[in-house]
Amino acid sequence: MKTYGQYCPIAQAAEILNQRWTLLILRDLLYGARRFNEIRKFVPLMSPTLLSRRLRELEASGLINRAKNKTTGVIEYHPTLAAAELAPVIELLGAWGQRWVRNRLKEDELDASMLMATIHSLVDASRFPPGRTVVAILFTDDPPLQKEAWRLDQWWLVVDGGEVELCLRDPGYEIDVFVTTDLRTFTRYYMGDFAFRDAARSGAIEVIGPKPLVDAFERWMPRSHFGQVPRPPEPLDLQAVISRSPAKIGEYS
Amino acid sequence: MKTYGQYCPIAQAAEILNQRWTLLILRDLLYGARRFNEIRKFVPLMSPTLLSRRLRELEASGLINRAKNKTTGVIEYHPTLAAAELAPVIELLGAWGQRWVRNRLKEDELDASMLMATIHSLVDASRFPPGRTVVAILFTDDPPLQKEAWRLDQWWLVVDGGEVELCLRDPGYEIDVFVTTDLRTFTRYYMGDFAFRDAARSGAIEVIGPKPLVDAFERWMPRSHFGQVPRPPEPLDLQAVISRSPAKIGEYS
DNA sequence: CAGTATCCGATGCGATACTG
DNA sequence: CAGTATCGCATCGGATACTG
Repeated sequence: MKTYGQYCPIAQAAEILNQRWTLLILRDLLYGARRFNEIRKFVPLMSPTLLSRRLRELEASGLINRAKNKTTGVIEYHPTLAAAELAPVIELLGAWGQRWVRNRLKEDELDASMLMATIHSLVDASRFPPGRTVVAILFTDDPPLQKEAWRLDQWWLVVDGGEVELCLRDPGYEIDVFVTTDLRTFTRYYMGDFAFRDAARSGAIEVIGPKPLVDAFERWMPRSHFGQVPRPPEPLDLQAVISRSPAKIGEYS
Repeated sequence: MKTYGQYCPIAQAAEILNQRWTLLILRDLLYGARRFNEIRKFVPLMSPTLLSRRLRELEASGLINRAKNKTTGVIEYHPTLAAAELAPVIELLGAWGQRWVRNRLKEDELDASMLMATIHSLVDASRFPPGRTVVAILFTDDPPLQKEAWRLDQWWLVVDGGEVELCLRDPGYEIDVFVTTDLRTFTRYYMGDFAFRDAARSGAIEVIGPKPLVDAFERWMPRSHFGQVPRPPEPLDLQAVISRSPAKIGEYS
């Protein structure tokens, strides 16, 4: 890795953060990921070798601490205060990307697995009624979504006792809510590019189930928090973005 | 350039900005650079081929516009509104680098030419008395600073009629202010790591000349504006950093 | 589960020279 | 001044397989 040979702190920061995948690893740590394979879930296209190397580099740069959990004996990576202070930068960067980067949602880049994994990680069990709730999601794309032998057009979200599970095979429970849509629509819903009300009215999304759950769809079916970022030419409220930063300074070592 | 294959706007933004040199080019544009060779001065280690390519990429991404100046006929690169909105992000990134990146000022990375070029670009002629002012800077490093046949231990700043010139050879004018120091000290002064008062008291910097100019040294001898960023553990005032962003939205196309 | 070892191919990027 | 053309190497990182 060559340096920029500059004193400028912007250049110095960039030398660390411009490394491929590094910013995404930090994002995941700041969103709460702690373990190796936990991080991997959010950077599935990254090889484990490289993730391992990046983690060591980040440790050397003072951005994370590697430690064995005293109780579980498991190895965990903890962001340091230096990393925590990157949270507003990363958040602002994401808001900028949401506003200005236009190459999103090219058809051939839609990816049901990635989308569902993201949604799974964001589901808030406390927004569901007590007991078990099963949500079935059916993608109507034609040709049907699949990857090799796997069909990717049927998914089940099982919310039970504060736990959330994502399944590709029918878990066998009675289904409470049926969601029928296509991948593009659902991705746009997630990204904040398509309001649920509009999508439902046009028939692009169909949700069937108990009225309270259907009515509250947007409350429990997660969306990217960047969906709230106004698109140009509306002005961006910097303070609002920053104060939404996920990392709470104080939990860090 | 491979993508990250993610919807996350952070990843999308990173795909553009993580490109080597790209962030520094944007920094220079947001600081006011407009012409090819003007930008080059701030990224001297970058090959012109690569700069050319990056500029085209930035144009394709909608971050800059390339246009021929109607009056001068010269080609200029103008940041767009999208680029202008990156200013707070870049500024925050720089503040973070100033606070947390510790590999600065390694002896073998000190570079008189880079430092003097930066200072030259930051000198504000309006802070000098009317007429011509000549500042001589003498580096006392041992062995003497030099690069190949060039000696880099004597510099002249000539401020005259709103223009500022930097010379490596005696311009022949009468010298108003003599600054004697060593490269490490002067770099630390520039970076905000060494207050002028302390440096002068310890003898690390000696300034000789008319009392008004000597007393006002810190007012006319530029320093990195990141020098004001508090070091940890003092808390960082995000709003102060952001509101200091160089780019004024509105000048952009 | 949490990584390492090894290999190898693409390509990013630097160096140099050249041009309207 | 404002770039382009060409070359070639280093290295980054992806793929695959393996391990305590």
